[in-house]
Amino acid sequence: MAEKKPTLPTAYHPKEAEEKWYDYWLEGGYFQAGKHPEREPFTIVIPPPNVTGNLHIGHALDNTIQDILIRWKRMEGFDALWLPGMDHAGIATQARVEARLREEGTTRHELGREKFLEKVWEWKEHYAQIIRNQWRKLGLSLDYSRERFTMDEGLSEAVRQVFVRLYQKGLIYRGKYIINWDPAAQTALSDIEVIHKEVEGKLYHMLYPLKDGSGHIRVATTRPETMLGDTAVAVHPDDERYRDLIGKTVILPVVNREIPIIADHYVDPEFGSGAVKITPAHDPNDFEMGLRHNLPQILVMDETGRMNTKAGPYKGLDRFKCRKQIVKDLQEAGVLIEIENHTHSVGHSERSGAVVEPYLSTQWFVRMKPLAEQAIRNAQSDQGVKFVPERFEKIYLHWIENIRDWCISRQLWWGHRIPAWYCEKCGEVIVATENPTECPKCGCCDLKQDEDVLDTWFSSGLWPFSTLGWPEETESFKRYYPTDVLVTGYDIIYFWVARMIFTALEFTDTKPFQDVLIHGLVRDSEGRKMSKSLGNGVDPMEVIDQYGADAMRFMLSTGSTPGNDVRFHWERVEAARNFANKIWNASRFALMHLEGVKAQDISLEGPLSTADRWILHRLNETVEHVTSRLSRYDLGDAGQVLYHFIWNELCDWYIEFAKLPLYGEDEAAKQSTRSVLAYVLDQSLRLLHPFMPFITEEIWQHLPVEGDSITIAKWPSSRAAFADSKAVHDMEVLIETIRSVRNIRAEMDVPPKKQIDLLIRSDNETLSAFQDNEAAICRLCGVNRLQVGPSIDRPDRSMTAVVTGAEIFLPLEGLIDIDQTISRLEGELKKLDKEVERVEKKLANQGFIQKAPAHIVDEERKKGQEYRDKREKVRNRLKELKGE
RNA sequence: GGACGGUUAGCUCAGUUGGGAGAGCACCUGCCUUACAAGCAGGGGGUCGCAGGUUCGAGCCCUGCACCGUCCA
Repeated sequence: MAEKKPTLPTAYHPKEAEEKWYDYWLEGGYFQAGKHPEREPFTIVIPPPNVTGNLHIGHALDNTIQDILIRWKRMEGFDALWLPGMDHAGIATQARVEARLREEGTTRHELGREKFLEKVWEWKEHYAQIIRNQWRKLGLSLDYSRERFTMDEGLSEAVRQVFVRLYQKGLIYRGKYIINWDPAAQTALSDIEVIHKEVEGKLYHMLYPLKDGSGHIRVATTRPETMLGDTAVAVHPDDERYRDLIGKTVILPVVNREIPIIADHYVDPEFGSGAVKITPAHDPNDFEMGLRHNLPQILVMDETGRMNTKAGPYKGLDRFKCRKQIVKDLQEAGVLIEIENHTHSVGHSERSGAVVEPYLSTQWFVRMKPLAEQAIRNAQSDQGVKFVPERFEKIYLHWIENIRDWCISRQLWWGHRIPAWYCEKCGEVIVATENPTECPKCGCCDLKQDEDVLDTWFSSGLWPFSTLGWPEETESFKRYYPTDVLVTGYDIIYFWVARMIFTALEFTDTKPFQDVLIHGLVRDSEGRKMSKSLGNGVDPMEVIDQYGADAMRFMLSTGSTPGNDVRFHWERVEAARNFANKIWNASRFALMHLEGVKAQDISLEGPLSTADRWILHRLNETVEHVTSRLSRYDLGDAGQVLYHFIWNELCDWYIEFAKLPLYGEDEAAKQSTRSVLAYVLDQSLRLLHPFMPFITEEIWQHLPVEGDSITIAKWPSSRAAFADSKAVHDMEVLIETIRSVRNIRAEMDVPPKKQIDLLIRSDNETLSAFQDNEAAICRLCGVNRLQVGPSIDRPDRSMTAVVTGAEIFLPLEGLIDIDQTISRLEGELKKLDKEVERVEKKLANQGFIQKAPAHIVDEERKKGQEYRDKREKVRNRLKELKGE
């Protein structure tokens, strides 16, 4: 039990509170799942951040959303598990470590595989610690006892199992195909790791001479250097222009190789000259055509993107330098006859940014069709994963419906080694979960494991179940799987979400999560994507340092709607910080008046004031509203409703009303006000806790409440006894009245401290609201003499205003400005005329009366009556004023 | 080329079965009022991108168009 102090210091210091309470939570073990086996589990697995470096503001958004959900569910009484972990991030991490090595004047090849991996593991440990510390700063309620890493022993075992089972099922194969090659990272990539960008390039038109000397055939290409690997020229079989040339031979310029002219339906006669050069080793379409026509595949580049020996005189040149050189040479030879500007799409590596080279290479692939079909069937059934917002399901489905085989081997060292071995003697391929010692075919013991590792996403695709112990049928797996909700950005739906779904369906026979909550990106204040090159990134740690974690969390979570991007504005963080401070000061006020009050002293039974009953009613509605919005993942709306309730209702009105009894002499009233204040504050803090965990704990620990921590306090529920429509009506009238008086005072330049008289003539219905709250009205309007009654006479020379159910008079001797009063009332009259006209027009419409729902019509009638009443009073006042 | 998202107050954005246009920030005026100047009180500000349609009634539903953005090919 934390020590409970009666009062708070005058200013809120986020840093101290954050450190203190995070330690307290960890010591109390509040984030550890499994302590209450009788409770229903609720599970989220964190999208594992890469161990490449620090968390960015996008992680802060993603993690805050999850923390809000998990803290809410924990308070609702679930056995809440939020499982932390990190991703080894093959290419990215290896690239970072290699860059470090370069600075140190060495390379991974000099170090050797084993030594290099030791370095990477050191790197990983270093950054894992940084990331854990950042999670702590964000206030995340993660169960650290279950932290996982994609290259843990258990997760690696899962990877092997999946690989082997897919292989045995014929869903993994090895073969020589055109893949996307990243010459900078020197590895193969999958299709989605290639970013297509529109680039202004050139289209080069060349003439290939016919061997028989009868002329030329014209071809065009954007990559002239690939001509060195051409093994044919293709035309459409029905193309009249070239019919006679099919079967003839052309001489490939520069290299002087003879290649055939072939016919293939794939060629588009409309594009360019209608004849295309075919390079089977450097273009996916040419590759397919090459297979159909048995063409040789000539690879003219090496892994670094430089021309190889097959490129003859260009050997050793970088591909782009070679392009320049070959263009020059071809021009001189008169072969290159035209260079046209041409905008086309060029693939770039998602990681290194290098231009991706379509490249013939032997790689491992996952056969996607059967897996995709399973996923599509699941999506079409009522067992499908629910996407929030829904539209992302279409995006996911479209991708999975058009999916191609997945290249999973990477020419890296950092990652899961492919569990395949090759027999040096007979060439047999052995795929196994356990390292084999001899070849099952020939018995030879000289086996060599595949050098390559798997795509990082191959292991992250197993994350929801591998982290819970799969393939073992562990207790955790049985209890917490499938998980409840996955929270992630729309940018990794294909990379990650889709892959988790189809692997889960294949290996666990169920979807990996019930719901997927998709959020957008955090952009800079101008809407640009944050990037290192622009230098417009915002470091979440800096935000926390300046404004506190609660402020940042509140800003991020309430600033967006599901699926949409959020712009980062420092002013909005500041506004959130101000909100925290508002709560802080309201709580200071409350605690000043709660000295000596204990939890058991709190009773809501006593006679309650209008304001008491009103705030309890509003609390009820707020509880319902916040809870229902959270359950729909509408965190932004939930947060804003809370903001409004706490600031504009609890602070602006309730506390102001409460000051009267709290500073007064009536002990009974004082006691009940204290109880209501303590209760409403306690409940409000609970509702706010998922959004602002630190400040709510700090304050809550000072309140007269039972319990060790707000993190495990019970989530509020609405109480039927608090429903009180009379209190709502009365309070609305009081607020309207007080505002009217303040408004007149401001308009008449009555000094704030000057006490004035006020008379209220009220209908019987509303009379009690005024009578019961005379002291409050006086206090909040600066009134020293107040008269309330059904038949109050209007004093001469007084300002007047009309409110719902009442007329108010302010005798302001010496201050009266008749003209100003008249113009104000005339403005009011104009507004009311418009309203009455609008309502009457609506009610005169037979269509509306007949077709609109009865309660809507009734409401309109009621409104119309109110407007007419009010208008009548305004008219009378004006008549009197003008008659004077 | 296909699909999706956006267009609402000066700025950033809410607006959920279609039923009297909202918030925060910014702006103007007055206040150190015994929780809070990171505050309090009062105030101004919008033909909801354009054009049609459905409906008693459209910011919301339908069609077309314009501009901005994203994804896919």
